[in-house]
Amino acid sequence: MAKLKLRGKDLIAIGYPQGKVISIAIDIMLRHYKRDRKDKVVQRLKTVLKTPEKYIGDGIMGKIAEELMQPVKVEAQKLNTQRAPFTIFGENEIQEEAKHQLYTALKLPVAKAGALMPDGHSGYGLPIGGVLATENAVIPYGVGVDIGCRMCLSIYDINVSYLEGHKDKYIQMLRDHSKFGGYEVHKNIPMHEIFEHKGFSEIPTVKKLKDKAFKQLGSSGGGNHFVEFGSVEITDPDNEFDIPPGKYLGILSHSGSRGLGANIAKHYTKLAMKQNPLPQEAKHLAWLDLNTHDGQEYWIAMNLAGDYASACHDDIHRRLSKALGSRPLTVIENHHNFAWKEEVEGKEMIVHRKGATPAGKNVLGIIPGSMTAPGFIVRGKGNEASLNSASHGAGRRLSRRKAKTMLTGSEVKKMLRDHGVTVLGGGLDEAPMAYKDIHKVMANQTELVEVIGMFTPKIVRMDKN
DNA sequence: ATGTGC
Repeated sequence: MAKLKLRGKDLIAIGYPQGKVISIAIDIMLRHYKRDRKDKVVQRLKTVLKTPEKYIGDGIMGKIAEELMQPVKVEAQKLNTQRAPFTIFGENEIQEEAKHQLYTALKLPVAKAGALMPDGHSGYGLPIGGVLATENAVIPYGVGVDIGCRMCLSIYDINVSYLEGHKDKYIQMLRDHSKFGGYEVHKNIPMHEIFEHKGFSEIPTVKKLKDKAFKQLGSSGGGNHFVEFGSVEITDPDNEFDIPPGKYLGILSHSGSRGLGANIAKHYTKLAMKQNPLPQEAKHLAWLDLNTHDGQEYWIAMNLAGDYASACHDDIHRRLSKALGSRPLTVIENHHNFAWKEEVEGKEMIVHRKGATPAGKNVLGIIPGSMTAPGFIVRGKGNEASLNSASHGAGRRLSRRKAKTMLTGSEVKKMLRDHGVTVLGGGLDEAPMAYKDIHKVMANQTELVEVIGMFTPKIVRMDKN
């Protein structure tokens, strides 16, 4: 009988990865099966390749299996030495660390342009307030962990004095219709078109999260998420809502895609870091090529998480509207942790905004201040240097840890009392003093947005510390 | 941000 002739190209032909596993496999097969028919040997190798985990510990095939299960070593990509063009707004108010995080991102081979908003501060990967345009690549941590996190404001034709006069009633409404960090807001599985989204049926990773998404619909998260009643003042007589200037009752909410988005972010950033390793300082900025299967999948999953975040706000506002017995005059909503396909300098790019509000020409948005400072309803000016963006809030002045050690409960209580604000839940890390002066931040972005109105919080509900 | 930990 003829001796087995097994070559590297035979293994590559059935899908073996280039590398030392090929010589190891040939060596083992020749040693143990040199009198067998080639097609039978190849079939054995195929089976091991398909399910190597079943052959771990096998006397003959174990070593091949082990080698197949070793992570493939991919050479780390180099960063460019030159930074892509960028603009920083309100530079004097931004800590160096956040700027350096942007500089690192601007050296990615896929980076084409960037910007940093005046509320910028350091984050994980791209800084908070960071905007980055890339070509045909999406960076999961350029979007952030809380995919699709957003603001939503409903404006009601209800006199704000009514809120002052019936405070307990409004407090109870927030207690009944907002849920923080929680599960099962609804007794039965909620009906919402979001659950028809193809991502839930087509992407295995997302499919596994559907039950969690059901249970968390209409809930808010922790940290800086909130649902609040407040006073809206419309100042622009030419506003697009046809609302006469004046004061109105408003409900403002801030939250994102809960466990669904967090798990999507975690899964795809892990994939990106494995497939596209980067030098240490940039490793969290690993991207997925949009022409790959995983890149396409992330794009669908990210959009689903964004729609889910929107559905959560919709659910909260709908229940509160019902409790109020009123319909909103208008609803304004914008997300600030996302990636969009947008035209930059005449070319389609992937624009990541991580804690930055879209501010294209005439695009509406909400920029909150703090519990004791107003937030602003804004209209974008379409500033190109900002990549059509603006800040997403006042930005942190104190890190969570610093706020907890430097601030005291009594001074925070006093400040809230002085401003006539009631807060349910929350901790020192969300105290007004932990945030920058929103007026200064707004002054640093007059080229980016114009103000249509303001929102002043009156009753705020947050997660229990 | 996260039923919160490589």
